[in-house]
Parts: sequence; C-alpha cells; structure tokens
Amino acid sequence: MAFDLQAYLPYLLNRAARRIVAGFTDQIRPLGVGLSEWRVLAALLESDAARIDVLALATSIDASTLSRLVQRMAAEGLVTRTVSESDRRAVAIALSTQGRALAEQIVPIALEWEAKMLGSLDDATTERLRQLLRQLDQNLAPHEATS
Amino acid sequence: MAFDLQAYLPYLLNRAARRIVAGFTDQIRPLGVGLSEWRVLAALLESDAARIDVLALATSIDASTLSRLVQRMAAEGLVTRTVSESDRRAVAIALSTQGRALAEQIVPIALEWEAKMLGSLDDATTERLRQLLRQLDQNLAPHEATS
DNA sequence: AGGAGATATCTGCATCTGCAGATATTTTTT
DNA sequence: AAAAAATATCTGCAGATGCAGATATCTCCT
Repeated sequence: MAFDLQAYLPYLLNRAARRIVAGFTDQIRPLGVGLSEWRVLAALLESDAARIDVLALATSIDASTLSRLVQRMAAEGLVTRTVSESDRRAVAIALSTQGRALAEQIVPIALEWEAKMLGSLDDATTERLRQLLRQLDQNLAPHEATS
Repeated sequence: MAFDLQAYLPYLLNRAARRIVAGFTDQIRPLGVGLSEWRVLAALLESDAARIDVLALATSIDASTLSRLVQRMAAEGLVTRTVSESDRRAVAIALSTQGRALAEQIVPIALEWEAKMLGSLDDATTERLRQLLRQLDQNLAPHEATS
C-alpha cells in the first residue's frame, strides 16, 4: 500500500504548526502566559471589550475553554470581565492596563517567531503562503451556507 | 499597537491544521481510531517492526504518549509488540493483519481529506505548498547540529 | 570485570481541551 | 403575557498530552 506520511500535506501542516507552537510557547512561558492566553491578548488588542463568543471565533478557542481561560486571566489581572448592560447573559472582556502592557510586550516576540518560521522567504512568497493557508482553511470550513 | 491575529501566519497555520484534524478525526472515529492511532498505522504501513522511538520521530508523537498509545493498540489487536532480541530494552511494533486491513481502509479516506483540503489547487501549487511547509518546519527545527 | 554514562521505554502527574449538559437571560411565537 | 425557542456562558466530565522522573538494559572506558 503506497502511503507516505512524510509527504502527506495534512501531516506536514500539523507538524509545522506544532513546531512553532512549541518554540513560541517556551519563549513566552517565563512571562506567565501560554499560547491560548496570548491569543486572547492579541485578539483584544484589536477589538477591546469583546464577548466570549466573539473571542472564541477570533481565536479559534472553544467557548467553554475560553470561559475558564478568561476567568483565570481576570483573576490574574490581565483582563476585566463586565456583565453587559444590554444583555445580562453576555460578558464584555477587556484588557487591563497590565494586560495591555503584557500584550504589547509579546507582540515583538510573536513577530520574531513568524520571521524565524519564514526564514529567507521573500515578501511575495510569504503573501502567497498566507493566501494559500486561508484557502485551505476555507476549503475545510464546516459548510458553506450559501444562503 | 498594530497586530492582526487574522493575518499572523503561525495562527493561520494552526487554524488550518486544527480544522483538518477535526474533520478527518470525525470521519474515522466510527472505525474506532483517533488521529494518533492513524498516524501510527500509517507509519507502520511504510516501515513495519519499528521501535517506539523511531515511530515517535516518524509521527511527531511524544515517546511517552506513544508508549501508552501502542499498548492500547496492542490490546485492541491492531499491532504486535515484540521485545527485540538484540536489545531487550527495545520493543518492535508491527501491524497485525487486522491493523493492516484497518490502515488500508483509512488510506483512501486520508487522501480524500487531503484532496478536500487542497480544493482546486493544481499539482504545481500543491507541490510548492509541500515544499514550503517542509521549509517552515526546517526553519523551526530545534537546532541544526551541523556536526 | 565493574562502574559511569547512554539509551529505550514506562509511569506519575498536572494541564489542557472539547463535548454535553446545566443555567440564566433574551427573543420570538402564539 | 405565557410558553417555546434561541442565545451566552458556565460546569462536569473524561480523554489526550507532555514533561520529569523511574526502571531496565546496554555500551564504553579503565
């Protein structure tokens, strides 16, 4: 049976993904955050006061996981949790001053790792890669409800 | 602070990877195997009677995880575990008849998902992608011991 | 041969994660 | 307005995973 795991694209994709997660995570651990925390911080840098479900979408983290994560981050003083006025089921998550400082401290590290991952690829290739990854993601999207 | 998580390559890489894992895993679950089991089966299709550490390298699964995984797969009758003659620390893992049949049953499903992921990309682009992913992986490799 | 160090695997443990099912609140139906 | 359905978050649970530290065996040096 002909099957070459080492040439199988989903495997290669996973391998590269795990690799960068491992390296980056190691580097930010001393700052007291893991990958998921960083994703939340990064997402909040863009749109502050986001709800859990919005954050879940932005970070690709499951809402239940995110719920617990955000609780811990709030306890650590990185974010604030405020019950929404208009919808008391919802919680608005925002960066605290400390959280923002931490996020801004990590951004350059994240960019370093992106650069390290890309190595000597030129800008055009990088852009092509970004486009390809988005395409793959879209091809795999649960279902295109062409409503 | 300018940072766009949605354009950040490591994130995109992870997202695509998780997506295909989720879909593929869902599809093979009825067969009683998860992603890791499949990786082991696939690796064994190529080089039978591999040791744990070799399998760990081939599948990117941690040796301790793999140890437990292989024990379970042996209990399920998918693989055989044989203490090596020449080195009694080592264990040779091989596909059982049943394991091989299962592996060969999954191969076409795996290829389907690869195709689904690639969508309408032509062969040249696919090959380019494969090359890029390998490049990224190499750029991130722990350390190039150019011994 | 005897011991130090390397190697292969296994076990303990602590964490992360996601699904399924609660709970609380809002919106839509009737 | 009451009931039904939808929505946002949270909790219970059970499995996967990886690191660190055992354990067993082998290799090399003296």
